[in-house]
Amino acid sequence: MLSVVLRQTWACSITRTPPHVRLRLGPRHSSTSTSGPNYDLIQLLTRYKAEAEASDARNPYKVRAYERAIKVVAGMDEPVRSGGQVKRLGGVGDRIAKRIDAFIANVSYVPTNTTQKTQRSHTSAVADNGSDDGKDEHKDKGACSQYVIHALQLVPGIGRTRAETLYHAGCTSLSDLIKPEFFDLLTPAQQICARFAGCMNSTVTLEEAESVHVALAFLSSHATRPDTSRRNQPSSNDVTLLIVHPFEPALKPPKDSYDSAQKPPKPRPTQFYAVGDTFVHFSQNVHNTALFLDVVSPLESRGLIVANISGGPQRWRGIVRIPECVEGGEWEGRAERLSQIRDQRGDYRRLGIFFVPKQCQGAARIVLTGDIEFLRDVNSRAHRLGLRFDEYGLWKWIEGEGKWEFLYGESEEVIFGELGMDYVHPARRNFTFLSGERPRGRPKKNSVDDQSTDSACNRRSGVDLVETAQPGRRKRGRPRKVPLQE
DNA sequence: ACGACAGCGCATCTAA
DNA sequence: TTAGATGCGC
DNA sequence: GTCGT
Repeated sequence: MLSVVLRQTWACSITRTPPHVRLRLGPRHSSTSTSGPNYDLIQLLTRYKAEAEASDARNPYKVRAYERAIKVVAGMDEPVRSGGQVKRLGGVGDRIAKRIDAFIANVSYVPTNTTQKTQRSHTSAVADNGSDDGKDEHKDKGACSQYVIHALQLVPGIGRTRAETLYHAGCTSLSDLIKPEFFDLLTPAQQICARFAGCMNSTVTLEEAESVHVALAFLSSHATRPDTSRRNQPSSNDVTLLIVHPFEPALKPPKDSYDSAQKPPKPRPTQFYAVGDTFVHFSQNVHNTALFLDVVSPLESRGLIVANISGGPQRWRGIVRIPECVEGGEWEGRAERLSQIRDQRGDYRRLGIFFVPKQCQGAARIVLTGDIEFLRDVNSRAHRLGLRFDEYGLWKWIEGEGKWEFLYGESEEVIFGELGMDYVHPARRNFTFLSGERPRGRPKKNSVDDQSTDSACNRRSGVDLVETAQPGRRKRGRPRKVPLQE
């Protein structure tokens, strides 16, 4: 079974775009962040968030706190009247509530906590066009560095660390990346992405993902069956494929020990993985995985995959060229694709392929389609039930033997059910889906109503999602290597 | 007041 | 060589 | 920054 998963990445975060090129985030079903009743406040919080990100002693949780606050505010359908009002919704605490009050009172906020901060000049914090005057003067350099560092991180595989390294080495733009002095600072995987950065820096559309999906449908002839299910995430940087394979490898239990005991020190054991049904150390045979032989390699020879970024037994990453239609509505043929690739023409995207065993497909879908807030919630529910949830499924801690026992991972519905949740439609598993309804902040102390709201919606959407329910027959045994005919 | 805030795959480095 | 540790990205 | 202990 093969499905295309469009994953939400943080590319949608407002602050990743410098103000002067800020784009709308695309259609929303009700007014919120970009035009809603609290637009200005959200802008302000967004600035605070950017500030927190830029801070040298960066605290990621602080950034997250602002994200939460933004989310909560964006979810409100009337103008915020006080910080306390927001605070009551959960996820927002004293500090941000005070900032909101200051915003409403139209005065500059003075952090209670002694330290730092160039005070905002006395111009109103509202400044609806968002220029923060005085600050910019001496923060100019910082702002610029942040801009560059953000931009560099748009290249998949380049994270904050490498972006900063590059910046400090003097790299000031994406196009600089291919200059030898900077190119050499990249890992091989990053170099590949950098090479394609020019033709893959826009977001993936559903159509593109669909093209890839269609083009890959031939795989159904052996290893997989096509599955048109697709998560309709609004935007993403990657195309992600999930392929359900017929093997039944021994699953690796969660590595950390006992559950609720709150101090599970967790050294990471070395990496072993299953080839067929035997475990080998990761450093051998990386190209002998079924994933590589049966999926990646064929796709390469057919002019779809054009480069490898990383590869293992359960995940592969690389670059795919989006297949195109020629006139007449036909897909371009293999020869055409190969020649396009030779000339570096066409659109390229990073592609991730996840190769998951059948009994884990539901869990894998949840992990691949949920945004981190959603997954955090799922995880904490599992934890409260004395369970563990990961990409394989649900695990139960066996006290006597001191290990995790695999419970179940095949169907999303059942997993949600076990966790006491109603089915959550994939489209609702990400935080861009936050307008309209109620705020979806971190589950509050006892957010009973949160749940009920969810159930109401999900009952509706759950119905048409039979897709995961039809197992269908699949081929048995190890798929043959590259038997494809076009 | 203080610690947690997720956890893991793959690449690469280090040491035996 | 390779088991184990660490870095990095997600 | 926020939350729970």
